[in-house]
Amino acid sequence: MKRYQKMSQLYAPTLKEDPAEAELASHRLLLRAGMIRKTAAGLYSYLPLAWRSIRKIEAVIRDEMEAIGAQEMMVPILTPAELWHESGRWDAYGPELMRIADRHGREFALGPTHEETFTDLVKNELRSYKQLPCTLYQIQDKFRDEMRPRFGLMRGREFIMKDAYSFSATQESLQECYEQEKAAYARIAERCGIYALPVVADSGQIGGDTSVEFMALADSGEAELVYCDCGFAADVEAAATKVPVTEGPGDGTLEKVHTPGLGTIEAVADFFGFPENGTRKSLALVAEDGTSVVAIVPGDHELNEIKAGKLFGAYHLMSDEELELAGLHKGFIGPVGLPGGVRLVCDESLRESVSWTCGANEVDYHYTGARPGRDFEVDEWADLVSVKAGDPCPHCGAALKSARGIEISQVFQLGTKYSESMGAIFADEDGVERPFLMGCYGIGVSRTLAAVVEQHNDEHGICWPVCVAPYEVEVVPLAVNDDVVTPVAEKLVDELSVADLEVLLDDRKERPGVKFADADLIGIPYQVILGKRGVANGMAEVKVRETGERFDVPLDEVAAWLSERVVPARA
RNA sequence: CGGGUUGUGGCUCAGCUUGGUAGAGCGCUCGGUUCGGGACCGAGAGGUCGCUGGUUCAAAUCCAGUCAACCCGACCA
Repeated sequence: MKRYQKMSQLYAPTLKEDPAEAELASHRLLLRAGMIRKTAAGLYSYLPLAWRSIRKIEAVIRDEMEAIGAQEMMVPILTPAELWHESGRWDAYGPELMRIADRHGREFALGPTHEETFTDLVKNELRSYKQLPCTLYQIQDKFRDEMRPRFGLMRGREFIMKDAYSFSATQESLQECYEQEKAAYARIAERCGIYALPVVADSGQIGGDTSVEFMALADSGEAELVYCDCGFAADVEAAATKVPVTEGPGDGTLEKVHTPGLGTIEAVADFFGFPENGTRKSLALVAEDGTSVVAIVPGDHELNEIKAGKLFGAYHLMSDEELELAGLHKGFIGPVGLPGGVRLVCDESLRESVSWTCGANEVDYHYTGARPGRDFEVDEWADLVSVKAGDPCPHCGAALKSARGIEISQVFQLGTKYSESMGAIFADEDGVERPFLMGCYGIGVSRTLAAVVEQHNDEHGICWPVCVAPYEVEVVPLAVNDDVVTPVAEKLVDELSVADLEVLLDDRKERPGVKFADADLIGIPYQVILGKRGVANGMAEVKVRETGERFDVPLDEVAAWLSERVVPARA
């Protein structure tokens, strides 16, 4: 079928200058390329080019879902409050849940996710283990009343999400569904041209792999993570970690050492000629409930604010006045001889360590050889420390690298959390009624689009990978209404569309510079440039957007030349 | 919700301190010259200066309130 889009009629208003509101590459470039427009804070309209890319991402998702037997369907965006009351999330979800009332005063929520809806749906229809497992999914707009929408498509109040829910009879079956989705998610990211790492999202108390987030690596990402070539990756904020520690100087007996003016880890380590890792960093803070706490971590690591927050609530580090009041001395705080009423919480990493170098709770003095249980009592051992680049990988021991990432998708084993509270049960082989074992699996579709742009752009604009590009080829005749070039361009776009390539034709009466600039900005992967000289010699110039490579190709070979490259690159 | 900043043609911004009735560049329209990396000349169109109130003979400008947006932080199944 002969089909192509003329740029003169394309609704893609490009901008020459960066919009003031956008900082992130994806936000800036999607706006500039005329692909999205802001309707209100956190609410974006997808213009034709962006929508084509969105549909391609969705096509990849559908293909992978079909491959694992998940079934697409659709539930209402508007969800009745009763469902949320049943699961307890009407209150638990908090202000992020967008609520609305109808004319009768009945309450509803705009779905931020649909565990309740799907669970409620299947609980009357899936009655037997013979019908399980069953995985259902939809692709739909989701709503979250973000406290602070930002970064364009990255964090919106309305966004496109694919959400899937699996219902299983047994843990083994749930595990299988989960693994299948996880594998599909890895393929989806890859097929969309995204370099993403699966990150264990909650390796916490339960242990094991019950939730994984896929992080698209990007400096602009909101999440900080560490990863290793062996495949291990962890969110710095969430990862439970133990870091290696070394023992301090001395023979293990407690010794008080005069350390005048040495109030920093660096100075103390220097003084003893020991690595910072051999010292212990003591931080005094006030927990949300008003308790004074001294938290101790290895000297070369930082207290993780997220973990500390979970432990101490809305805590703060003690001010100078508070330190004085508590009888503590900045720079010389330590576990030995703490004033009464101060709780001592130490990082798990230090549990086996028997010779601490730490503050002596006396100005200008430190202890060496301090030993927990002998010289002081620890009130609580807890995971407090932030993992950092260079720490050994818990799997293979190699040095971890750090990076930032965009969370594009997440898979989660829910177990019976929703099925139990909502009474979603089935009959097992023995006729015993059991709650479903559920999994849920989400992909931020619009965020994925932004992530692609974050990973594929340069100073001139976007460089779409073929698989999600709005069009595959842009034909750029440098002269229009030209006796020679125009007929050649028209013939060429016909050939390309017959060859089943997706073609954009820049038929605008613009100067070459304008066309080149827009072509690079919009970022169609292949540009076919038709200049007078080239055409006169029967040649076209093909430019590969991402690499900048240019090829002179005979006009009658262009379609074949492009098909050869484009078709295999399709997702 | 705290901190910071900003609202002036479609876009980027100047003007505000020191009130006198609105400007530039880009974009758009028309005519002409150009034509392989965001051209040039000429002629145009387009703005209740976020909103409300106040001060004043007079407010984009000063004052008060309010709304919105952006950035940092807190929050984030």
